[in-house]
Amino acid sequence: MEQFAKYPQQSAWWQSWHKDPPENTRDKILYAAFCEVHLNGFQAASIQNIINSAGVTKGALYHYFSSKDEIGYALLDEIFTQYIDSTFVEVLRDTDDPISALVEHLNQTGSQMSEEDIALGCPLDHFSQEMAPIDTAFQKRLDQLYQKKHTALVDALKRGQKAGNVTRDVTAESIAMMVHATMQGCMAMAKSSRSLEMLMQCGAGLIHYLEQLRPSS
Amino acid sequence: MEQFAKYPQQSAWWQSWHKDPPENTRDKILYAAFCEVHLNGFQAASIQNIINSAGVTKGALYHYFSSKDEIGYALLDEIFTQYIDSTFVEVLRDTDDPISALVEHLNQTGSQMSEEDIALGCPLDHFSQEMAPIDTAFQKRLDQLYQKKHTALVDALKRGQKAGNVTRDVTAESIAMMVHATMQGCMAMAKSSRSLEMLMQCGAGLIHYLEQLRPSS
DNA sequence: GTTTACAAACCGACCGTTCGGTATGTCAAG
DNA sequence: CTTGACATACCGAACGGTCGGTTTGTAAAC
Repeated sequence: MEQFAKYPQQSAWWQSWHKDPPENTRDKILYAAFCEVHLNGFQAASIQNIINSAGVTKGALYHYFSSKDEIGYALLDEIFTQYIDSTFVEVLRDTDDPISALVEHLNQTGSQMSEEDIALGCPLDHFSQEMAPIDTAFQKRLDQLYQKKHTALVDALKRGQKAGNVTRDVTAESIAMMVHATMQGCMAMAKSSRSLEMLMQCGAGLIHYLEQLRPSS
Repeated sequence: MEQFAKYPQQSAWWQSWHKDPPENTRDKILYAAFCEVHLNGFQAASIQNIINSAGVTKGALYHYFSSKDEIGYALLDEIFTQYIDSTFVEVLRDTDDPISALVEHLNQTGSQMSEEDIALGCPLDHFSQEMAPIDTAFQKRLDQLYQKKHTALVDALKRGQKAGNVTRDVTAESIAMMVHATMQGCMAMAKSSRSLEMLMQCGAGLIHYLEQLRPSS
C-alpha cells in the first residue's frame, strides 16, 4: 500500500465504500483493483499495477483470487454492492418523501464532487459499459446491482405515493427507471465534458423533473 | 473483409453510418476498427483482429495510420461525426416541432433495435466512458461530438419555442441537456439488462417527459 | 526514377498465469 | 514439552502468448 499517485485519495467514490484504509492482504488487493479498474477499465487494468500499488506480490494475489475475472466478480459482489448500498439504498430506505430525499441527495452529492471525481465518472457505469456486452457472468452481476438500485427507488416511490407525496399519474416503476437513467446520463455527460457546471445543470434538470412529480401541482 | 462473425452485420449502429460496404483499404480498416472497438472497447481492441477482419496486412494499416491512437482519432473525426449527423442532427435540422420529431425518432429507433444492438449499446457512449478520463486528446473530441448533438437539440428547441410548440418555462439549454442525458441513460440501462423491454419502458418515460414540455398543458 | 501502396517478417515489452518453494501457525500424538 | 503432519499465507522467477510498432522488400503508378 504505497502510492496511488494517479488515483485521487479523497475521491468521493472511494469514501463512499470504505472509510478506513484496508489492512489485510485481500482487502488491499481489492482496493487497489478498484482504483486501477476505475482509472483504466477492467480489461486494461494491469495485475502488475494492482500488486504494485497494493504492495503485495503476485503470489499473494493468486492465492486469494484464482484469476483476473475472479477479482472482477469480487469487486462487483463486495465493493460495488456496498457502494450502491451506502450511496443510494440507505438514502431512500426510511423515507416516505423520496422526492425530497433524492433532491437533497443530488445537491449534496454534486456539491462534494471534485473535478477529478467528475472526470473519472461513476465506477459502476463505466464497468457496465465495458463488461456487460462481453461476458454474461459480468452482465448478470451488473444487472443485479442495477436491480438493487431500481428496487430501492421503486419501494421508496411507492411509499411516497401511499403517503401522498408522489403523484399517482405515473407508475413508480416508470419514474424509477427515468430517474435512474437520467442520473446515469448526467454523470456520463459531466464526465465527457469534464465539467462540474455540466453536472450541476443536468442535475438541475433532473431536480425540476422530480419536483413536477409532487401531487396536485 | 472476410468475417465479422461476432459483429451483427445488420446492426442498426452500422447501418446508420454507412450503407455500402467499404471498398478502399483505408475505409475497410476504419470499418473493421469501428466493429472491433464497439465490441471490445478501444484499449482492448486488437490491431491483429482489425487487420484480420478487414482482410489487410499490418503494413497497410500502418501505412494509413501512424498509431493505434490515430485510428481512434479517425473514428471520432470521421465515423462517429457522421454517425451523430445521420442519427440525430438531420432528424432535428428542419423542424420547428422538435418534440414530435424526437418522439417519432425515439419510437422509430427503438422499434428497429435488435437484441444484439441493445447488448452492444451506443458505440459513442461506450467510447466516451472508456477514453474520456484517460486521454485529453480523446476527451476533447468526445466532448466536441456531444456538443454537436447538444447544439442540434438546442437550436431545434429554440425554434420550437419561437413557433409556440415548446414551453418557455424552461430554457432550451436545460431541456437539451436533460433529453441528451436521459437518452444516454436509457441506452445504458437497456444495455446492462440486455432487455428491449427496458429500452422501451425507459423510452416511454422520456416521451412522457417530452410531451409535458408542450405549451399550455 | 521516384512515389505510393501495400506485404511479410520481426522486435522488445508486457500480458495473465503457473509453479516450486518458504515462512509461519495449528494441533494432536508421543 | 517436543515432535511430526498438515494448512495457510505468501514469494518471485519463469512461461507462452499477445501487444503495438518497426523494418525491409516489392510491384505497380506516375
